[in-house]
Amino acid sequence: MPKRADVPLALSRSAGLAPTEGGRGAETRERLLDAAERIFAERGFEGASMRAVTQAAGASVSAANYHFGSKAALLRATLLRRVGPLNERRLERLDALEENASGRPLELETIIDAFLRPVFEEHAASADATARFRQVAARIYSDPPDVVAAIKKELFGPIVVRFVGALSAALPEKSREEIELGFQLTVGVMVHVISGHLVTVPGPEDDACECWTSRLSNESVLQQMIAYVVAGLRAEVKS
Amino acid sequence: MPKRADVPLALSRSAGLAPTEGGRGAETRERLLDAAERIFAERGFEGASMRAVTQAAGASVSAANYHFGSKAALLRATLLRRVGPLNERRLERLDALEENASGRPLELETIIDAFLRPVFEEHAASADATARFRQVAARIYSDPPDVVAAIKKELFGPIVVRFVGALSAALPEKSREEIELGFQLTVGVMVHVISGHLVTVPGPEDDACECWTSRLSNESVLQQMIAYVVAGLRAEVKS
DNA sequence: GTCTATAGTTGGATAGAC
DNA sequence: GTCTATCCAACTATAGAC
Repeated sequence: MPKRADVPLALSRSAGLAPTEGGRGAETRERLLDAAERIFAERGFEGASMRAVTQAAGASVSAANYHFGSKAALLRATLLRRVGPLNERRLERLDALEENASGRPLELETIIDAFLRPVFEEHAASADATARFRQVAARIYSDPPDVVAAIKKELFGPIVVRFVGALSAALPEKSREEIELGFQLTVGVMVHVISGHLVTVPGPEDDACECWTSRLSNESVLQQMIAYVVAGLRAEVKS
Repeated sequence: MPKRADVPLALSRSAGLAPTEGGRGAETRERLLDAAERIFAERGFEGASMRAVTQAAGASVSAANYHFGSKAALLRATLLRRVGPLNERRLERLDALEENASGRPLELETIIDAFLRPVFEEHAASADATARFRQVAARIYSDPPDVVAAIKKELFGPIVVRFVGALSAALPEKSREEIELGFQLTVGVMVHVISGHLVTVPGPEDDACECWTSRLSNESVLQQMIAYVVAGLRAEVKS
């Protein structure tokens, strides 16, 4: 009789990977991950129920627990599927930049581009799916619970180290503390945009237009974000 | 037998105000709001339970439902208690600025200061209490559920209109779309900072130092935020 | 691998005594 | 106004058939 709060990150298998790699079960597993992505995005971790997820996936609760072992592990797998490749691309870009520069400090714009662009590029597979993933990711940034804190640290820790280091080198006149705070603010910008839950800007005359994101191309939003963030990082605090 | 999802914002009384204004019940009501602030901050809306809240307040679930009528209404009251004064201060400052300027466009720094400073000033009452309120507020920014969306719109709609207008006047060369996106990014910066759930920046040699917020004074964080945001809003997107 | 069935908790909300 | 007691729906997780 294990209580709920006692098993924060129990995984069904050793490393949270699929028990079946290529079998027929892999298909159900994938459907479960897709559904989980959607439900977690819509309702958050606590708000989502295994029943809702499995029902949306056309599977049973037991199937989900067979594949993942627990609700927390399902969230972890859901994030891992996307964050892994995403962070790889970020690091690839940063590595390539540093190789090209051969010792010289990098252009700030290019560092930020390497950090932000992969998030907006994911479109390759399915626009909807990646929008949902972004919402889940955004949520875990602001979800404090223990479960989520551990996952967050695991997934984003290494990225943070690398990029803070690169920013430090590109802005040598700034103190470590200024760099770190600046990076935090930059993450804030990114999280809020990908969350998709933007502040409603009521029109001057009439109704609220919630989703202006749809009116702007990804590329133009990204360009403005980069300009905003780069200027912000460069800004001097007035004496 | 009302179902849970059917009563998104049912309030016990007409406008969510206390049924007792000065009686002995007001004290319990206040204790409940304090406890709710803490529990909602720690676990989010879905993660918090009425039982946890009322237990922390030393009251019964029935008492909470007597005073507020539902969990959603309790959240609303919790936010309203702080957001009301907060937004009043924001508008007072903006009004004062506009009066002083008598027609001339405002300095961008002063607009942003009027928007951000009240959030960091709340300290007056209790540092802990206001830190917790900030977390609750930050959460509702990224909590999509219906309940929260309605509250968000109600509380922050008017503020958004006023400040976007002021920014437009201060940055006449920018299009409305640029202003709105810039404002969204600014909100992202604010939300992420007040959420307190910042990205962990592991030290170069050793362990993670989660809460650098405690190492920096509020005023210095605020100053750097203002510099960052102002520079970001001014930034030109490179052709 | 996937299901049905169920165990064992916990959830929000209400009834009615005081 | 506040409590105890209670209702019943929903939850996570597991057992065991297939």
